[in-house]
Amino acid sequence: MEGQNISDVIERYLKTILADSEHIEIRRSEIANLFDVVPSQINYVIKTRFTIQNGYLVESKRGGGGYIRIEKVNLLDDIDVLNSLIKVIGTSISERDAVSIIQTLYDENVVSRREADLMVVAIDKSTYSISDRQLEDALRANILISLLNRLRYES
Amino acid sequence: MEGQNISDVIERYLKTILADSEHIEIRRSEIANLFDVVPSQINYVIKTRFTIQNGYLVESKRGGGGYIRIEKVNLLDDIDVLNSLIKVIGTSISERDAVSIIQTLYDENVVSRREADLMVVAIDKSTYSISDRQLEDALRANILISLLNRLRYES
DNA sequence: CATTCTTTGACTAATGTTGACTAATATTAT
DNA sequence: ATAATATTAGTCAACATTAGTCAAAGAATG
Repeated sequence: MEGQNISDVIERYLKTILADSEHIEIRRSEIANLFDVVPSQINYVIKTRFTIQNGYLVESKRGGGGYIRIEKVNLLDDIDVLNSLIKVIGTSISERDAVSIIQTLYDENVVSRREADLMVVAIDKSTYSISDRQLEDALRANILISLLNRLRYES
Repeated sequence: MEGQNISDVIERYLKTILADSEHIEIRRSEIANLFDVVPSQINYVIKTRFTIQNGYLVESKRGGGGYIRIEKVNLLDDIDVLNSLIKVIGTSISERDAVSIIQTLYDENVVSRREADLMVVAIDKSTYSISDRQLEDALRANILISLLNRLRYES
């Protein structure tokens, strides 16, 4: 049985609301109060249960009038392709390999020509101006994976 | 709902007016009174929400008959839009300002929604996993400038 | 019993609000 | 003209109000 811990309860609460509305906007402390937990527990729930892999997009703002917004997004069909490419990338990738991955995306009609061009720029060695090759490849992997993750869903 | 703080409310108020007129001329104290805030809050709103990155030009005059004038500039009328944006970016840019620039490009139909989304990902703080703020902002400037330069060429 | 998941709270970071002080410009008095 | 005064806006730092991070402690699981 799921739901024996408070994180599961909070998860269900939020997902119930999201079943009706496209998105939900909460005040962290309010939810924390509602379930009598510390505020950072809300972060834990979001981090473990509202990931992009699950089809949720989260954004937030601090300061007065701050909020956490959770949106249910429409996952696309190319997820398998993206997953396998992300696995290939790992934590480090050369510019050459990165370009060929982007080429694959273009060949598979996942991205347009122009989108592919922009992605190539974003992983280009010369734009980083980093001399350390390992750092460069690690950074490129981070950026490329983030880009691929963005392609999982629309709007 | 987004915009629970008074700064957002004032921002919306001013932008609503700017939707009709090319520019708006306000008396700082009047707006401050209207929303029951201290006058310097108006400066805060302008400084954070009506930057050139957002496509707004602000000028003011002190003394009797003083005013603050906000103008919506059409960056695309200028053939050197990209140049001026690149100049604004310089060697370092915050995530907030970078997002503003990309938003402007989208508003002005320079990039599609999807392209803008990908660009935002490419300048997102969380994709870099760098703890050094200065390095982060410098890297972001490099990447954003490269992306803008790529937009010069059509494909 | 080892491992993973959950809970907690101290500390950090981002954003917004306020007011005292400063600076610029215009108006009035001399 | 010049000086004094009034009338605007600008700056900056303190304080307020949110959310994020991280690691340690506790609980559950297999």
